[in-house]
Parts: sequence; C-alpha cells; structure tokens
Amino acid sequence: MAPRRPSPIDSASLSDAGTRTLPTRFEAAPAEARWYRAWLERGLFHASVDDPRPRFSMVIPPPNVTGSLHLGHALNNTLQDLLARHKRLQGMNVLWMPGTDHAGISTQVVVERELAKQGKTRHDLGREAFVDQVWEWKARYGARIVQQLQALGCSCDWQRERFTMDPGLSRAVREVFVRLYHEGLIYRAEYLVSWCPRCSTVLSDLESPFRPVAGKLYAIRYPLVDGEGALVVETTRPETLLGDTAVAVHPEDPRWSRFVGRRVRLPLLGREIPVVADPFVDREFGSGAVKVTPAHDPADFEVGRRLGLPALNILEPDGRLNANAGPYAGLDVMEARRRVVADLEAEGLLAGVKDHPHEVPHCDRCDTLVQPLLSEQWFMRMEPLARPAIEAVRSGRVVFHPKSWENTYFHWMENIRDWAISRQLWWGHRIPAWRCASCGEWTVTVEDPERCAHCASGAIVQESDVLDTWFSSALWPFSTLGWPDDTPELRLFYPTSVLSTAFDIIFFWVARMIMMGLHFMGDVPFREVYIHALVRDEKGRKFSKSKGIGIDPMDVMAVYGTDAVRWTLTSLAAQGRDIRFGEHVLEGGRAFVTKLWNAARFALLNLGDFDPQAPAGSGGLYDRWIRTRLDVALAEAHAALDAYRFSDAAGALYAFVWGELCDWYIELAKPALQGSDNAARRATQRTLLEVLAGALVALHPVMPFVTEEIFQALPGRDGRLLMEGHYPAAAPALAAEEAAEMEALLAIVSRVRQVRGELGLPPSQRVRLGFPAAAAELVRRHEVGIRTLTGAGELHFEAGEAPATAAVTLAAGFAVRIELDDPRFLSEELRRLEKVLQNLEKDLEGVGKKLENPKFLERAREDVVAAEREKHARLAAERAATAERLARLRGLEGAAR
RNA sequence: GGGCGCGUAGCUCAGCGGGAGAGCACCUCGCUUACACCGAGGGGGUCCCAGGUUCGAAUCCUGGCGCGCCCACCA
Repeated sequence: MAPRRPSPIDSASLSDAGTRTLPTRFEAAPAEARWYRAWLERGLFHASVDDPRPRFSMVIPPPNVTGSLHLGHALNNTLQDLLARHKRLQGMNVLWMPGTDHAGISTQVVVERELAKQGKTRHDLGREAFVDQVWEWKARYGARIVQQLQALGCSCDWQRERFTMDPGLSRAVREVFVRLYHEGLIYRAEYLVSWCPRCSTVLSDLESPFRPVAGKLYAIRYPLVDGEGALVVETTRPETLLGDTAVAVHPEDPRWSRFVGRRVRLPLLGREIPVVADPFVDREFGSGAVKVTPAHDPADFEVGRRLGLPALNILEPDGRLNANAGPYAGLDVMEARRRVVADLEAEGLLAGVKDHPHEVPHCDRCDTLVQPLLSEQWFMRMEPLARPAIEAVRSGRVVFHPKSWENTYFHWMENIRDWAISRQLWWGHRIPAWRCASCGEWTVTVEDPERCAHCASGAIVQESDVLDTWFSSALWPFSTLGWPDDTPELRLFYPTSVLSTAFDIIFFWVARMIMMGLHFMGDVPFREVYIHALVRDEKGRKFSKSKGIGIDPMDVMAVYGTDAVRWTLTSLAAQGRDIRFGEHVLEGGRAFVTKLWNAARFALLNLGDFDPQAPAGSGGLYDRWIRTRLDVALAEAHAALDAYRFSDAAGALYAFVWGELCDWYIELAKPALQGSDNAARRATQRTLLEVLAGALVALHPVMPFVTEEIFQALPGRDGRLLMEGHYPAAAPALAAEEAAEMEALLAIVSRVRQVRGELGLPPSQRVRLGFPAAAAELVRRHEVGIRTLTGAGELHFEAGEAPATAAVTLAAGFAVRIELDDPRFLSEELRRLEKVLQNLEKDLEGVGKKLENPKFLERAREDVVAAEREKHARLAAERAATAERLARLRGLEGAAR
C-alpha cells in the first residue's frame, strides 16, 4: 500500500462535511495539483494483489525516456486513464502499469548531440563512460515524460513503475534471448541489412521509411566481351556498378535470350561478369536488362543467392567506398556517384540520363539515406512464432478494435520476415553472447560465463552489439509483472485486459508482444487491442516535431485546463477516423467544464439549509424524471465504453448534463428551491445534490479534476474522495403516463418559446396562454413551471373551441393558444403554418405512395407496414388540423385588412 | 503493382436498409440573482457521380471521380 502520510487535504477539506460555496471561476491548475496529490497519498492508484475484487489490467505503451508528451500520447493516455477510472468506479481492482522505454537509437543520439556540443564523440569517452553518461542523462531528464503523464492525470500505479533497462527487465531480456537461442530461434547470419552510415547501425525495415527523392535514372552500356555491342542497363545508383557481379535478363525475353551465359565487361573497372537469367527481371522496365549488385541491393541479394553469384562489398560502415571500388575507394556514396557518372560519360558508356523521382529508405531517426550493406547480424526466426500469434487473433483470443486492423495484422504476419535484432549501439541490452577466441564458437548464457562452453577456453569476448529496442518492449506485458519469476502479480494481472495504442506500432510492438506472450507465458498478453486514431493538425497533416508542426499538450493544458483537453480529445476519439485537431476545438471542452462548474455553483447556492441526514420522499415528477435521465445517460455511456466508442460515451454525458440537467431540470427546479414549501424544497435539494453527484461520478473518468474539486464542496461526502466512489444505482423507471406528462410539458414550453423566438419577443413582454379544458389538469399541475420557462403571464382554460386567433397544435396532442396583441403574430404564424403544411403534404405524399404500393404491402415486414399506416393517420390528422387553422387565420387576416 | 479507408449543413464529424443529425460557425432576440466560456429561437444539405439490388438506398453491390494511408525487389 501507499505510505499514508496525513496530508493538508485530509485535515482541511476532506473532513469538512459541510457545504461550501464555489468561487465564480474554476481555477484548474491548483485543483489539478491538489487532487492528484490527494489521490496519490490515499494510494488510490495502487493495485494490490490481495484485493479480492475482479481485476482489470493494462500496461502503458512505454514512452521514450527522451520523449516529451505529444498529442498522440495525450489522447492515448487520456483514453487509458478513462478506462482505468471507469473500471475502478465499477468496483474493479485496476492495475495500470506504467513505465518508460530506453529507446536505443533516440536516446543515444540525444546524448551524442550533447557531446558534440563539447566537440566530442562517444568514441572519445569509450563505451563504459558513454553508457554511464546516458544513465546520468536519464536520471536528470528521464522523469519529464512521467511528470507530464501525471499532469495529464494518469492514474498509473507509480509504485510499480518500470524502465526497460531495470535489472529485472534486463534479466527477462537475457532469459528470452538465451532460451530462443537454444531453441534455434535466434541465429547469426550474413545478410543485407539497411545501414545508417550516420548512426553506424543496422535498421529494421520498420525503422527505415521510404521518402521521396528527385533521383535520376542512368542508362549505362556494358560492352560484350566476345563481340560487338553492349547491354544497356538502367540504375538510379550508378556507383553500385562497382560492386556488380552480373547482369540479369528475363529468361523468356526474346530480345536478350542469346546473351544469357555470355560475359560483359564491367565499365570503369573492367571486370568480366556473366549475363544471367532470372524471372525477377521486369521486362517492361527500361531495356529489360538489369545490373546485379548482391552486396548492395535487397533484390539483387536474393537473386545472387539463388544463382550463386558472389556478393562484392564496396562499402565501409561509415558510408565510404572500400578497396573493392578501386580508384573510387575512400569517396562517400554521393561523391562516388558524381565521379562514376563523369567517367562513364568520358568513356562514352553513358547511354542516357533522365529524371526519376522515386522513394528510397531513410533513417527514421536522423533522416540519412540508408545504404544496403552486407554484414553479420543476429536474427530472430519469426515464422514459427507468428503462426500461433495469427491463430490467436483468428480465433478471437485477441480482438482488435476497430476490427479492421486485424487485416493489417494478418497481412504482415503472414508475410513475416526474420527480424534483425542486433544494433551497433552502446545504449541498450548488450547481447548475452560471448565468442571464443580459440574455437570461434558462441557461448550464450544468462549469467556472464567465465569460459567457452565448447572448448573451456577463458579467452571469450562478449558481442558488442545491443538488442533492438523493440526486443525488450515485446516482453513488456510480462517482464513488468516480474517474469521470469512466478510472481503473484503475474498470476493475477496476466493476461492484461486491454492494450491501447496507435496503429503505426502494430508491427513494431503489438504483434511482437503477442508472439512473445504466447511463447513464454503460454497465453496472449491482452484480450483486446484498442487502436486509437491518429491526431493530425487542422489541415490533416501528421503532427511532427521535426517539421515544427504541432501543439504541445502541456501548453494547452495550462491555458484551457487539463480536464478540457482530456474532454476534447475524448469527444473527438471516434472510431476509424483520424482526429483533426486545431486549438480552437478546445474552447468547447473548456465551455463544458465551465458549464458543469456553474451548475454546481447553482446547486451549492441553493443547498444552504439542506440537511443530508433528513429523511426525504421520492420527490416530485421532475425529480424522478431527471434521475431516470441520469440512468439512461450512464447506461449509454457505459455501453459505448464497452465498445470503445469513446466519443459516443462523451456525447451521452454531455447531452445529459447540458441538455437535460442544466437546460430543463435546473430551470424546473428553481421555483421549488426558492419557494416556501419546505418539503418540496428539501426533496428538490436532495435530487439536485444526488443528480449532480451522479453527474460528477459519470464525468470523473473523463474530467477527474474539476469533478473532484466540485465533489469536495458537496455536503454529506463523509471525507471521501470522488475517485474512490462508485456509479449510482439506477432509480425506478417512470410510469408510462408520467413519462408522457413530462413529454407534454417539454413540448408546451418548447412550442411557446418557438413562437416567442420567431416573433422576437423580449422576456419583458408577457404572453397569455390558453388551453382547452381537457388539458386543464395537466397544465395546472405544471403552471409554475410553464410560466417560469416561457415567460407567460397568465394561463387560462376554456372548454370547447378556442378562439381562432392564435391556437397552435402541440405534439402533446392538444392546442395551446398564445394570445398576443402583436400584429406581426398573424403573418408570422401564417408563414410558419404554410411551411408546416407544405412539409406535412410532402411527408404524407411519401407515406401515401408507399401504402398504395401493393408490392410494399406484400413484401415489407408487417410491423413496418403497421407503423407506416399509423404514421399516415397521424400525418393526415395533423394536416387537417393545420389546414383548418390556416384557413381561419387567413380569414382573420382578410378581416383585418 | 496490390490492399485498406474516407467523400453527409460553411467547418469537424455521427448515422450505415424504413420520415436527413450533433458540435462549432452564421442570423434574430435577450446582461431573467448558476453560467455571455451563457440563455431562447432560427436559417442552412441533388447525403461525390453513374448504374444496379430492393416494396423502399445516405445506408447494400458494381463502376467512375477525388482525397488519405499501409504494404511491395520496377532497378
């Protein structure tokens, strides 16, 4: 449990059971600090393994220690926090496991940049000192992202915070590496890898995205050795010809078949290389002949393997050409390209140059042009791991939301390639493999070995490479819970309930966690995967720090308040769509926070003499009605959350608080609250308090701070925090005739307001309303409410036909007469009625056609036909009534002229 | 070259087989002792186009057009 130190909050406000008033404005910043600390001090974020309640667990996608919060994090972690708080309020034992990722390349690059400012490189320090330096950097700045998550309100179990290079997690990494190695799933091989010359490391496919470049296509003549003529090949990288070991044509290409098996002379270097045939050649492209450079092109590498061609490496790891490049040795790739092209031209071997915009891989971290390079690397064999992982999703053991992402997953997994897991970096998990200097074999063990496992020689040297960052991330769901030990945490919280993340790391991370979880835990790491939308800017561009576009969530949290930011992100988080986010959308969120605040202020101003202990009845119709509306909103919101429709959940709560509680209930409650009937006032006070508290609980997962701040001002809270509460039980449903009565009341008020609005009547102008005697009972029951909400002066009731002047039909099924001396009324009303009649005619015609259509009657479902009949009857009655009223008004208008 | 998604009110988007919706913006009226970050009211849409299926299509199918994204060895 959390250390329970008494806090100022404990003594100051929490024990105060009395009602307080709220200041005019909600001050977000102090409230955020105050309540986050209070929750922490009460240990409310902590999940105990001894808690018998049903459990709910998530692991946070660990942000980079170098990182700072961006909107994508803000969205993802808001949604996770929303789920965590929601599940707690439902009475579950919730673990939200937090932590950070060491982020190999990113972090190393950051520290190297620091060094560069002092004119140093990591090599000046040496490995050990450099790694120490990175740890130091991490100690100094690594907490920033965590502080930002806390500022966002994330209710992670910080006592369990992990870092991917913690001793425990490092042990898990070693354990996994060693086991996979001995299972034959990790191996070492020579392979053509994507190499970043700047970072001096291999990159995975995923780390080397394609970016467009304005390249050129060079056509080069390769003269035949035994005769006249030449083969023309085209390339975008002419310098690679220095490493060519063949020219390839399509085996069924009649233009070139007679050349297969002959030899051509490599331009500039003069080596003789064979002409080979392979179906990979595209006959349509260029001349139909292609140079083959197995050591520097992925496609050529494959062909080279197939045909047994030598792979001639011409590149050093620093991106300069080596001795194999002959006179070009020592040049970097771009210099070499210029020189090669110039020399080709001089020798008359350049057959043409044309512009050729295309896409080539760049380093994800530093944007340097990636070079394919032949080297020895460690690989993980993926196919055997992928098979059960595909099955796990196919069988529904893991479900993606939205489900369409499963296709993306399947497509990648079914075409999966072995994973190059080694990186030539210093910051990361050093590969636990030692090479023997005397026998050359590898010793792979969890504990550092003393001698070679094969020949017992003591001359062993540890592999200098570290593992790809994603290697440790893949273990995150179980390594954070204590694996490889069999811990209570692991037993209770694994598999986790849900993982929430972005689609762009489905391959990097989600797929690999599923594979590793299945392999080492024998079970999936999570039951559900929620893939959230991508946050873009207003123009639909991806937020990008490097391009300088983006909104810093910390900035807008300071301006609009964290609750407003959380609310806005949640309400935009619709499924299957990107979020376009401009700062102005936050105004809506802030307005809603303010609205809630003001509703609470109103409640507190009117709760002055309220005694929470006093017994109270069930209240009046308005009270019972608003309770049921709260229940409906809660049910809708929770159903939406269960389906990960976050925006719908937010929408349901918004509609309730603003559209029902504030717009209707509070207005209807005012007379009772301010009246002299003590019993009625107490009942209304109680309802107001209960419904407000209900709204606070309902909204707490999205807007934890303002709801807690308000809650702490309410009477009767007994020193408790809102966060440790639970959702209210449902109130009894309204009887059908009560529901109808409320509907009628709302319709009357709306209709009168409409007339007032259309005529532009100021509130100071009273109107007189008339009702038929049949409605008298209902209207009289709600006379005060109607009068308050419509500004009507007096109500009266008449038996029989109302005077023709101003009667209007209501949805409630009876006429209400608005009596006005205003001459505009007649013409406005005429105009309106004409439009109403027109719409009615149109609707009626549509329904009528349907009902006259024998095929409709024959083939449509019975209930549909019945509904249409009913609709037709209703429309017809309305049309008749409207037409009649219109006729009468026209008569009056005529008379008035 | 494959695959996925999206085109609905000025903007951002819901709706995905039975009478076109929300928020914002806009217009009118209103500082009514919770709230002008507000209240009341209003206007505004060949639901991208063309075919088809159906009694009935914004909603399903096919084909266009436009815009995104992902995957891929056209050098």
